[in-house]
Amino acid sequence: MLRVSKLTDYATVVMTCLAMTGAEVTSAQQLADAARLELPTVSKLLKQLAHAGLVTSRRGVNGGYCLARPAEAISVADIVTAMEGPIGMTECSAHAGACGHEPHCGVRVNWQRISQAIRSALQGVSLADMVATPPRRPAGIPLRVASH
Amino acid sequence: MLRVSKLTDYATVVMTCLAMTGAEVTSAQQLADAARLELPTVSKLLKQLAHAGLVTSRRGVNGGYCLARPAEAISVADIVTAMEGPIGMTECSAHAGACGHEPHCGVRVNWQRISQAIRSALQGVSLADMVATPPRRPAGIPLRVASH
DNA sequence: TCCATTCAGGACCGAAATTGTACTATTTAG
DNA sequence: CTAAATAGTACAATTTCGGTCCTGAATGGA
Repeated sequence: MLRVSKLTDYATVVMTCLAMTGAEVTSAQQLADAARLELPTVSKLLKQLAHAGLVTSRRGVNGGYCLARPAEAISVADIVTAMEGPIGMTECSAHAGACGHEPHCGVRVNWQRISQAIRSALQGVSLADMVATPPRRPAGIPLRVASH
Repeated sequence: MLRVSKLTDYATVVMTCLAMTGAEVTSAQQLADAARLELPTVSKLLKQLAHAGLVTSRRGVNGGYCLARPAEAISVADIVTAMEGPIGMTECSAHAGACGHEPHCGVRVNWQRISQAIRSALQGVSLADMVATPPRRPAGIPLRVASH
């Protein structure tokens, strides 16, 4: 179905919550409540996000997480990459030499191009856009693909 | 890693082979040889493609498959949809009501927008583009996302 | 008519990834 | 020193994916 994993989906929700609370640190428990998810799940994905440098953590009492950068500077592509690794539609789009068919594979170049297009689409949406979440928004998020 | 399944990947290769052989019917065995894949695998995905109406089949001696439409009229999106179902990055992008978080989920609308962008990117590449497979192509396949 | 060829439609199994949870260690504020 | 909270790791259950095989139906030729 060509979809991101649930954990990635949850990550966007949690990051959105984090972006909305302002700059103060927020504990995993509070985020779990806000996102209506289980604490262990939220905890798990926050660790991954911290490891990728998208959030910073503070341990100890009154610890928690906050965005490492302004919401405008974090894209959906960043979140997806943090949770799932490099974005590539096929194995050979991300890691060359893993396929064995490459020498006589005419579609490889095109998949790389497609992957790049999708990467661009994901980079074009920032966390700030996600927070805005307009019922209807006139200008729209810049997500149109160039017509041809 | 946000990728299509191997079977989908194989499907694009087989479809490309089919587009290159011209209009005569080609047996699954010939396609398997051309794509360097196992016959059962090729057979399986061709059935799916036939079911989706992308290829037509002829049974019996000298039977085989051929494209149901000109290569220009078949997009990568068609192939992905045939193999994996509707393109949606999250569960709620494809089927509403399956999530339970929808009432208080601010990111849903944005995921739908992102999914649409990816759908467009995949629709922008036809099988004819895949066949062209240029070592380097000046104009390039129309895959740029509108800058903003 | 009979037979070889080739697709149609399932059924099946093993491998791998995903999900969700749990447990222990480490850090920090008071 | 203690309670709060993250870091890191491990694990079982579930689901999906990849690949194979088998039986049935259609087609063309001997």
